[in-house]
Amino acid sequence: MGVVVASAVANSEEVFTPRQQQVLTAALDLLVEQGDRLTMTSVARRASCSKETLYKWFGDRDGLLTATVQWQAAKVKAPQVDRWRLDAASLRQSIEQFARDLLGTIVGDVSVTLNRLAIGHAGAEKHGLGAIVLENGPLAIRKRLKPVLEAGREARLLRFDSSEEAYRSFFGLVVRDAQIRLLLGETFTPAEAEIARDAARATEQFLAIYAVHQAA
Amino acid sequence: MGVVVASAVANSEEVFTPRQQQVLTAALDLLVEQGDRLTMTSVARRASCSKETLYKWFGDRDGLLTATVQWQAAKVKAPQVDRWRLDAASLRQSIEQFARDLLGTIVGDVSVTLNRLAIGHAGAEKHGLGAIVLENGPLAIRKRLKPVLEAGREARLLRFDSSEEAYRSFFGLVVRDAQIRLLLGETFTPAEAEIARDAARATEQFLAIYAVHQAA
DNA sequence: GAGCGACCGTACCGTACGTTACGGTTCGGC
DNA sequence: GCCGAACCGTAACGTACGGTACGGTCGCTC
Repeated sequence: MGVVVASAVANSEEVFTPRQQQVLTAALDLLVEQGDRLTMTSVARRASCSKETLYKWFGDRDGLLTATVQWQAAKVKAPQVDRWRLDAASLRQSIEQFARDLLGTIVGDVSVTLNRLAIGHAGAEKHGLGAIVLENGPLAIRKRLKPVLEAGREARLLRFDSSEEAYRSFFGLVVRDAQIRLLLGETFTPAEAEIARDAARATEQFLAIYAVHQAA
Repeated sequence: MGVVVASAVANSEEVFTPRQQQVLTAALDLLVEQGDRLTMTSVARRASCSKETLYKWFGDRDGLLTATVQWQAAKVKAPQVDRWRLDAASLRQSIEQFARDLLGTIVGDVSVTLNRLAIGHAGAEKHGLGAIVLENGPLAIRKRLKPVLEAGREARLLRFDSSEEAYRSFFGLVVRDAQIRLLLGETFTPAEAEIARDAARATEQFLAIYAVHQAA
C-alpha cells in the first residue's frame, strides 16, 4: 500500500506536492499512451525521477496507479450549475448542461483510460480503483443532478418515484452505448457540436419520459 | 496468431472438436474465476492437457483467449422472436423480449468477464477481442432488433429517423449504468424478476419516446 | 507387433518487470 | 564550509510466466 496514499478510497483531502504531481502527470500520460503496460521504469524516466523515489512516495505499482486515478478523479469536480429558477426552460437547461458534462467527460481519452484501468483491476479482485472511478464518475454527477431533479419534482415539473431511478435512465439516455464501444476500442471522437446535439436529444427524451404533461 | 483461429473476427464457421471445447470451457471458467491472470499452465492443468497441445491448437496465449471469446460469443445467438403481428401489443412484447435478453446477458458473469477481457486488450492496442465482443454483443442484438423497429415504423406504430439512433437509445434505456458498474467491480446479481421489471420499464420508456401518439 | 501420430506431464529456457540497493549530487540548516 | 536528508541514475536481484523441448503412453493402421 502507498505511504502517502492512506485510505485507498475517497480521501480527497490527500494532497500532493508539485513535484509529485509532475510524476502523476507523467504516469497519466503514459497510461493514456500505452494503457496498463506502463512500467515503473518508464514512469521514472518520463518524470525524470528515480525508481527509489517512486517507491518511497507511492509504495508500489498499485499505489502509484491508485494515486494517479485518485488525483485525476478529484479534478473532475465540475462547477455546480449556479442559480436555476424553477421554470420549465431553466430546468431543461440545467439538465442539458449536465448531459453535456457527462457525455463530454465520458468520451474523453482520460476517462476511457482510467475506466479501462479500473476495470482491469476489478477483474483482478482489486476493487479499489473501481470504487474510486465509480465514486468520481457516475456517482459524482448523480449527486449533483439529484437536487435539480428533486426541485423539478417539487415544482411539479417532473414526475418520478425515485431520483435514483430517474438518474439512471438519464445516464442511459445520455451515454447509450458510447462508453462501452469506446472501452472496447472503437475510436471515434465526437466534436463538441455532436456532443451538444446528443445532449440535447437525451434531454428531450428524458423530459418526454419524466416531465409532467403540460395539459395546456 | 492462432493456427486454428484464422481470421480473428466473426468466423463463426470455425469449429472446435469436443476435446478442444473442453479446453475452451476450462479457459472460460478460469477466466471467470481469476480474470486475465490465468496462466497457460493453469489452463493446461484444469483441462488435463499439455501446454504443448495448447500451443499447437491455439498458437499462443492470445490465440487461446481469442478462441475462447469467439467460441463463447457464437453461443449467444439467441432465438429470433418468431412471428409477430403488427399491432401495438405484439410490438411491445417483442421489444420487451429483446430488452430482457439484452439485460439478462449483460449482467451475467460470462458477459462481464468477456467484456473485461476485451477491454483490457483494447487498452493494449489489440482490438481483436473488442471487435468480437462488440460484434456479438450489442451489434448482434441490434441486427435482430432492427427489422422489428422498422416494421413498427412501417406500420406507423413507431416514429424515428434512423433505426440506428432508435436502437442506441433503446440500449441506453435498458442497460443504463448497470454494465459499467458491474465492469468496475460492483457486485449485484439481479434476480430474473428484477430483470423482467427493468425490461418492462425500459420498454415503457422507449415507447413513450418513439411510439406514435395514439390520438384517441 | 512394429511403426506412427496425437497427446500428456514435466522440466527447462529466456525475458520482462517489479522491487531493492548503492554511489553520486543537490540543497537547506548551522 | 560541513552534515544530513532528499533525490537522481543505474545496476542488480528474484520471480513469474510465456513459450519450447523431450521422454513416455495410448490407440490406430498395416
